[in-house]
Amino acid sequence: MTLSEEDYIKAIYHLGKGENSIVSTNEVAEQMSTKPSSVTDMVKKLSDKGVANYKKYKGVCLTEYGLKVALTLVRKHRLWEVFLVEKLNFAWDEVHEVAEQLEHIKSEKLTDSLDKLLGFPQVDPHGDPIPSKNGEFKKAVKKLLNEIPVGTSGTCVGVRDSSAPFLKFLDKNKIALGDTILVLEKEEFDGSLYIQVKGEDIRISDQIAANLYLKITE
Amino acid sequence: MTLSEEDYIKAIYHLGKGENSIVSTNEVAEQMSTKPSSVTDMVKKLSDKGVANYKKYKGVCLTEYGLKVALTLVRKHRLWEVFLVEKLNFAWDEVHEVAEQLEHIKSEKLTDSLDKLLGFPQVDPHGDPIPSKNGEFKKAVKKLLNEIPVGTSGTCVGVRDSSAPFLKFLDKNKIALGDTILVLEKEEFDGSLYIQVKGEDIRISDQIAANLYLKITE
DNA sequence: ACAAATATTTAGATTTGTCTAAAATTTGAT
DNA sequence: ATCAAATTTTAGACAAATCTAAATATTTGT
Ligand SMILES: [Mn+2]
Ligand SMILES: [Mn+2]
Ligand SMILES: [Mn+2]
Ligand SMILES: [Mn+2]
Repeated sequence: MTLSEEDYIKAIYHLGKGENSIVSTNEVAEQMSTKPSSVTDMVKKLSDKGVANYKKYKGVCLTEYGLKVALTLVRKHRLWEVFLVEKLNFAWDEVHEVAEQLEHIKSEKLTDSLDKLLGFPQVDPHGDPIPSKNGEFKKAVKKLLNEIPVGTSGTCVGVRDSSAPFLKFLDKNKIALGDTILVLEKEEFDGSLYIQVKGEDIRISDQIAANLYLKITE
Repeated sequence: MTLSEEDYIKAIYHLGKGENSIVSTNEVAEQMSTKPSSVTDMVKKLSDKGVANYKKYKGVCLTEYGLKVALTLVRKHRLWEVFLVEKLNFAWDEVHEVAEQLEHIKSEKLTDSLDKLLGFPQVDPHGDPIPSKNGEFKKAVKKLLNEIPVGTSGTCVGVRDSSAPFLKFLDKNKIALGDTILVLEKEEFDGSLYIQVKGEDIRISDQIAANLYLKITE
């Protein structure tokens, strides 16, 4: 599998939301910042290789084998992210670009040794679950902060957007994975929230709340 | 710089024996297992990019900038080799292929953090020196075992051939970097040596002796 | 149901890196 | 100094991955 093929496989996987549903040419093109025509060419090739199922004009999804490849890539990506944060003291907004390269390194022994060195972590620095060697992982039970009723509290377990600007915003506002957040008040007009984090009461916009996952603590 | 360009730069560097001497098209082709015509195409491109100096029919060498690029690649390659051995318990004959991939990862912060994590090592698992961030490194004063006079002893500091078969042979015969070796006797007929390592007297062929570097102790 | 808008594919071109076969140059043995 | 052998370059082809522009198919709104 070439680096480029691998990136397409990952894109199809992620757009399929872990359900391996059918995704459109345009969605893939958007996700990968390429043109739809390039996607058509590539998914034909992936189909020929037995990695994807592609029907002209109908869309594409991964085969069972393709799904295994995707999970291996996701596993490697997230393990490297943990490595960068835990062992090399990278900030959580600095790891994605490098992991995007490291995920393509071909060595099963390397991946598994890394897993062991890191103590078999279950989640990456953004709260996303890490597939095990045989491709299993538990889908986290988590809800977006903006969908949580007023008065409820939960533990911050992940982010939907893991772009540097968003992660930096969280750092600046002292919101980190593992923190407990209580929803104090919701503004009807713009959907903004008044929340309590580490004793402090702060206001956050709907866009922020729509990108932060909580696990409800009953 | 693409992955392919980087591998050519490294090849030219290594064939230049650290002296940055002029190397021929055929030498590069041999080293990289490609065809001379492919090398011609590539060195033209490297020349256009200001990385190499190429004169038709005369050969190629690196520019000052090209040399810097080469040293960065060598630095990354050897740091990753140390990482694999020290942190992931790879054997010294298993690291080359993986380091060949890892050396192309682009992140200065990654390289320097890795260097720090490893405690700024001076040599890789094969005894080869690791260039510092600014491209400096001491050329080891070392001699091949088959060029050392009878009666002399030295410390094993490196290997010339770092292929798996040779490294495995050394493991099997309990010869490791750091060991003291005393040359007891040299056979005129085939150049084989009788040596003392860790109290044991063993016989090794000329081919073996021609690939093991010692630093003379005294 | 059908036209307009949108999505998707095809056709043809480009870049990168490689190859084979043929031509040109250099080397080195007499 | 000559010329055959070895080396190196050129010419032309190909596969991978991408793009633009044009053609085709699907979806949507009335
Ligand atoms: Mn990637
Ligand atoms: Mn992540
Ligand atoms: Mn390499
Ligand atoms: Mn090495």
